[in-house]
Amino acid sequence: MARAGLTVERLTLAAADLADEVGLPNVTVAALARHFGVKDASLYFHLRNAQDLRVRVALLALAELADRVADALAGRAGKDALVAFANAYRDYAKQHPGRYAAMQIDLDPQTAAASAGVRHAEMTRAILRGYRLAEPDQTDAVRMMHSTFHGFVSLERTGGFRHTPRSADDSWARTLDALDAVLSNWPATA
Amino acid sequence: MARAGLTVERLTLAAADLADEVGLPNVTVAALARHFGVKDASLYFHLRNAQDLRVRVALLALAELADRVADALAGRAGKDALVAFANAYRDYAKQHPGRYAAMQIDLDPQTAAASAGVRHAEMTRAILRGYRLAEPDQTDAVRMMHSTFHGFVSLERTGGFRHTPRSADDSWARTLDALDAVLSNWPATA
DNA sequence: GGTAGTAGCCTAGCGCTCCTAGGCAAACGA
DNA sequence: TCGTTTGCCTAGGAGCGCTAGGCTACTACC
Repeated sequence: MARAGLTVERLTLAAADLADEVGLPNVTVAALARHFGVKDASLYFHLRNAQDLRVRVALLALAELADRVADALAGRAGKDALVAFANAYRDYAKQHPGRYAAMQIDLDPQTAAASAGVRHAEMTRAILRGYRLAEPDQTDAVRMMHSTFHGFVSLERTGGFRHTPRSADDSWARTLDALDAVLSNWPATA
Repeated sequence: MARAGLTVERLTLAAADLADEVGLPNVTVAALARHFGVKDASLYFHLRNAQDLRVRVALLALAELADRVADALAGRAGKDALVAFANAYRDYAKQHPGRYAAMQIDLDPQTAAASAGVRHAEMTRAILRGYRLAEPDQTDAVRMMHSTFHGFVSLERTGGFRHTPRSADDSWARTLDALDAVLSNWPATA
């Protein structure tokens, strides 16, 4: 009986691709086993359980996106950097909906701390250095930025913008203009 | 054999409550049947399938939230209305995480058109009247607003703000300040 | 008030999922 | 060459979604 040569890495990658194709909830241990031509029980030699698999996909996605964002940010600053970050984020989410969905899994604190999420946080703050915001405004701005990106991408994906003819690309560009404007002119505390 | 007196309305309401308790993915036909002390097959007399159940929860949640937002907006305008809308939205999401998750289901166009989502859109545009934005800026602003709210609430719920000590409430208040500022001073098209 | 029709719930059963226990064979190091 | 480990197997239990078909409580109508 020839061995399939399974590894956690190959399983995670295949699961991520499968998630992009059929959606994260349809990434089952059984489907993944079928893809490799083995029995589902065999995968439990490499994975703790189905949730473990999804968390691994999330960590893979976080790392991939962090790499893309890092590339996009190279040599840029100010609004230029903001737009590059935002587009890298949105493009990744569009190209990899399953991976993106996995990224929204609530990781336990120590897993999160060891993930590429830390790099995301650093890069986000790096962008804000161009806008010269002091704490706690900087943290608030990071959260608003992330909220806007994630919210826009999520709503776009679940069809929230379909009711109006205006193109999502155009609204995205203007939203980034608005975000740049408010970061440049952050309101004073009331 | 006494009848349980099931109706689609009772099932939907119980499913919504169950979703808030144990999370939307754990709202199964079987669990709902147990709650009413009947067999799971019996529910298929009232429901087409499991997805149908979740869509009904989504429609219920949209209607409930629209009612709350309408109450919150009564007699308010400008930033006052913006903050009232935002807080009604966030409070609902916090009190009803399962219902809120259901709201993110991608409804088919005609279901969406017949849902309370239409009222949401109207109320959002009503708020923006206070900021005097012409099309297509108004649509872009609606989308940015909704993105910010949804993004913030989602990230807060999946633990995205846990890594920094700054309280989410404070960031929320400042994010609304920023949103009000940028709506009041919407950037001109480049 | 009897009865036909329908509404409401049932049992039985299939296929899928996740996961455990225990077995056997291929690959590898001594 | 011969254990030992690694990798995949079979078998099986429990939960879930859903269908087919049956029985019973209620309702409406004559």
